Amino acid sequence: MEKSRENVENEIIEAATKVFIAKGYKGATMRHIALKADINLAMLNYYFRSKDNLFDIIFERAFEQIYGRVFSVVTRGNSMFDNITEMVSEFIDILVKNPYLSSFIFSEISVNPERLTEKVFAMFQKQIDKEVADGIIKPITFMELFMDIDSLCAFPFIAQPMFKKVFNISDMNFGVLMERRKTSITELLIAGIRK
Amino acid sequence: MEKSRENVENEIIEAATKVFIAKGYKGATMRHIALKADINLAMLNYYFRSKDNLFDIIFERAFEQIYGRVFSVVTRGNSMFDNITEMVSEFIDILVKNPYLSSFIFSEISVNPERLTEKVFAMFQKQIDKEVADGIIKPITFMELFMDIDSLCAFPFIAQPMFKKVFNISDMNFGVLMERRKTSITELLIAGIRK
DNA sequence: TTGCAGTATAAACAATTGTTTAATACAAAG
DNA sequence: CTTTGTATTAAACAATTGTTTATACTGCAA
Repeated sequence: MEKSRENVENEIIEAATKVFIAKGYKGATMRHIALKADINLAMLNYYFRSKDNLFDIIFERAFEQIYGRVFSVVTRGNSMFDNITEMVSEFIDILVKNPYLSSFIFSEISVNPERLTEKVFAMFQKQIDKEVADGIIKPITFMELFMDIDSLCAFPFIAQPMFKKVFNISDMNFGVLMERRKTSITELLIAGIRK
Repeated sequence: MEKSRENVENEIIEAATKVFIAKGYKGATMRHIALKADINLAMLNYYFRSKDNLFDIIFERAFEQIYGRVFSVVTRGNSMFDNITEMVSEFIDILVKNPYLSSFIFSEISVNPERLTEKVFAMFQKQIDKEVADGIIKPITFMELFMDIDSLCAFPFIAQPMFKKVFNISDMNFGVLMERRKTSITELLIAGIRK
């Protein structure tokens, strides 16, 4: 029965994604995932062999969900201004929809750097090489620009719980705040380049 | 013997800090900490009652190590330019010396937001209230500025393993890179304000 | 129907976890 | 020396963990 198998696998991945992102690799338990997926514990190993293997799949997806998209924008627009504007917008859109993605990714990388597989970071290299080879941008400039964009877009979500508490922001308002911040971040970046 | 007791406590804290920062709360084990402190396992509970309690102490120290200092700078200089320059410099100095502090703090907060105790964030409130009451700065402006500074200074360290791999940076060079980045970050922030 | 392969379940397993206990060492005070 | 309170130890404890096993169910082909 092909259909039911696929359903089970999807339900496991869906549940595992939620639990892993909320609790981290060490904090998540197979029993918690099984419960959330409404499935027998042994099925997790039956379909995905091991916790580690299951996690790798979820981690890779999470990583791709952010960095797989953001860079596809780089050369889409006409001016540098357009490109940056679109990149920031896309970046924040993704994170508003998945507010804990960044935190999850960097927490896990920090505790276990080996998660950064070749396959995962090949995603970057391809894009960087393309930009640089085309002479569009210098390597160092690209790194600096990327650091700035990534910092300004992703960090507020990583420090989200702190900002919420310190500045008394509700869950709902945080999304609005970041939406509004798209323009201020873009302006900041442009002003920096023009310098 | 008063002196020896204090020594043991310090050695435990020192070891626990290293292990917790490297592995996170869930990833760290009492046996690992005991081994690193070269001390009997039971001593950990004897001196610090529980893993949770020991962690709280280390976490609070880590938090204070960053945010306890950074804000003391805000009104030290003469111009806004001076203040920002000093804040960025201080911020990055701390993180160059303790490259994994930010990652540790925000990972743990994200998985367990209750770690943000009243005491911990009172640190902020006091400073913010002071600035705002003095009419030096508007609340919203302060938040935006703080987000920018914190993002640009802290995030590169959080994403450190990724940046190192993607841009082929050695351990040593990363410190140099961030040192050099002090000026570009400051310039970016100033350019944004002048807009 | 029978047999078979894939799927599902409950139970068990061994390892690791934080914590406690019972016994001992030791130094200072009486 | 004896007593007393603190410090230290090795061992045990109970709970939780990822994983496996032995068994049963299910739907389809022969």
